[in-house]
Amino acid sequence: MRDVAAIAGVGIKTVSRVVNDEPGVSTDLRTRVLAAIARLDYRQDLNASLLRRSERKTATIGLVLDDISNPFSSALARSVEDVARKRGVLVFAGSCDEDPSRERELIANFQARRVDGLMLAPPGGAEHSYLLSEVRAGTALVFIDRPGQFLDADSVISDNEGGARQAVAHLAGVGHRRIAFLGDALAIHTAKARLDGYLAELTQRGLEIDDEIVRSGIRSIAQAEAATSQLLRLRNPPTAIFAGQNLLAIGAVHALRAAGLEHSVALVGFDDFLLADLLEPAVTVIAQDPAAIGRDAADLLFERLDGDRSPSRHIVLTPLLIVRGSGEIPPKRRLRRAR
Amino acid sequence: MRDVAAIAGVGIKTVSRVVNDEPGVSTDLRTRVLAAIARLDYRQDLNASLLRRSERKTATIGLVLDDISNPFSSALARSVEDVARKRGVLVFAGSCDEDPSRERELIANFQARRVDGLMLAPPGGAEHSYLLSEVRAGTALVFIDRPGQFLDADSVISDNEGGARQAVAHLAGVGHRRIAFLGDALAIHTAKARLDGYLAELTQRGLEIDDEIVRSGIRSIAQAEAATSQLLRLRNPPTAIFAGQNLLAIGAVHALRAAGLEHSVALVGFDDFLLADLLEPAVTVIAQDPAAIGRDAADLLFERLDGDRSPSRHIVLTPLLIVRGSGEIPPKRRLRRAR
DNA sequence: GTGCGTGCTGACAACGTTATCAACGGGTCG
DNA sequence: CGACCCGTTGATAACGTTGTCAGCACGCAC
Repeated sequence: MRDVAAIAGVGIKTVSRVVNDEPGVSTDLRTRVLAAIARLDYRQDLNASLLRRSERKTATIGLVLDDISNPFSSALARSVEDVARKRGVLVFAGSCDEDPSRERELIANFQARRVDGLMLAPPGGAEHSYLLSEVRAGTALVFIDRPGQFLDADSVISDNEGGARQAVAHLAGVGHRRIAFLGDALAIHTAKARLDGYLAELTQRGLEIDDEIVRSGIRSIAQAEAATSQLLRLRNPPTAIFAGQNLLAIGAVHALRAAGLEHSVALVGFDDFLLADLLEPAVTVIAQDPAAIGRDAADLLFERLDGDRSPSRHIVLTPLLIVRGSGEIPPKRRLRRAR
Repeated sequence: MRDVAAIAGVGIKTVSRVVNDEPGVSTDLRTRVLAAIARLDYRQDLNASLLRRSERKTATIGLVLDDISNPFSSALARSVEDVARKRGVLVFAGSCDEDPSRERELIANFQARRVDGLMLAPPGGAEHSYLLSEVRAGTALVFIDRPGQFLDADSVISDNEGGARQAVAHLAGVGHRRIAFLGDALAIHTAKARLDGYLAELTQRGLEIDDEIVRSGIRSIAQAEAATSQLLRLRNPPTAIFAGQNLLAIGAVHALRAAGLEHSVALVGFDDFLLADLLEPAVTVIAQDPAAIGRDAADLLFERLDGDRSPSRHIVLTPLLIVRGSGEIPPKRRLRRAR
């Protein structure tokens, strides 16, 4: 910048004014400065600029996801990026793999760079009171997909319990009375909420809850496949399966195929996934809208950054049942007789 | 920092030393400083710190992808993040949607934040001589998935032409002589390379090239489906299809299903995708390894940042044929007779 | 002619940090 | 006993930028 000023024969402040498009620079000087900038290929150092500016904003936000390579997460990240881009804000993205210590590490790194806002999909077991001082200090914070623990902040999440109830209600409506549950670790809020919805709907309908066919803590496609195979080998196997997450539904499909039961045992998944419609049978799902979650959360975040100080808001998105076939398979007679 | 120094009753330089774990601070003072830091909940401002430091590094890199929500891109982003995390480096991720102006906008934003390095999957039609001054100024640069234009820099890409040849060779090996091609816009380097491979392999085998069944510029699942439907309705339809990208293969599957021809017309896709193995028939693909691309590229980038000034390196990864069924469907007798 | 407003301009301090270097105290060696 | 060295310590400048403010030139009203 000093060099630019020297070449243009002006003071550095005038260069600053030109760079920031401030008024009050004569056309003559402006032209000379622009020429010097072009000649030296000068680029403003935004970090230094923001350091000095009065309202200390870095025009960056931090996004903590479970795993950016998961389709749900990456769709969400994309919609956040789109909202941020419109405001010239850049996004730091990080994956924490359900590990609370990684969450803290990432957030510490974000804070060290003085991000203006944080969007956080908290891993299971995380606890967020440590963020209180940051929030007080002015960092905007929105929880996405899952609520925060011990900290009141904006959030955008799906109605996981309601979605699970929809799934169970749909299967029960087809005639199923013995519906298995596959879920992720219960420390993860969404997994717990979906289990709760499953149990609540069974209870309301007066259906028996059998711990033998309620499986939690399943963390991968392979584990879901193994758990499903076990379920199918039970003396009194379920006639339907509710898989509480996209990867688990895929694992269940694998197991059903292997057992040749994909047209005999009903399946409803939580989260839509690409190609669910092309499987045989096509997979009925409770679909969330990850792009909408990201968009709403980013909108909320930027409203806070624009000065909104109203009480925290909690947006709840209703997931949508998509009927495709696998969830409409009726219970087998053989199995009904077996009761 | 001044406050911390005041409370601990030391100079700010001593606080700086403690924060950066520099040697030469007595245990007594160190304890007092740490106590003051804890009391004030002080956090170092990395931007200010890096501004002053001698080797001007921001410990951030910029990653430009086509679309982070594409599974290929997000897997790549994840592996880049993992390498970066080990070095305490944060990743700015951005999607440019095959738009060169967005590429430049993103990179300008990254540069303004003084990222240490850039990883770039260039959109079709982009031109990179404008990056020369940045590279000269010390910014590390690696092209991923696609080479840069008019700029010599490190790159990590798959052997797209070879992969396409493998696909065609595989189909020809099963007996196909009339193989259609579906590809993305030719401005995109990978799409062009795959078409070249397709044409080269056909030529080498003495198979006829029929423009009627060579379709480029296909940009979505829906367009791929429409194009495939058209191909199938030709008077002399292809007996096999080579789809030059994951989304295009999925579109082709849709069309084949709709026509009831999924067990009659062979299909090989480029890029593996989740559930390809569960479709009926399962889809044979030429699989790239996006995680390996990201990892190798990040390794390369960090070696440059560590001072490697050797001539630019170009890593080429060989894609892998995964045989699953759809690519092994033999040509129909009916069609053979039709010749 | 004087006073005053207005539009431009740049010198200087400051943002939060680290690099440089001088100063201090205490020990060792000749 | 003095010279010297070494481990600590903090005052100060500097990183690249913007906020503040004073100064200058000009034009206009009285």
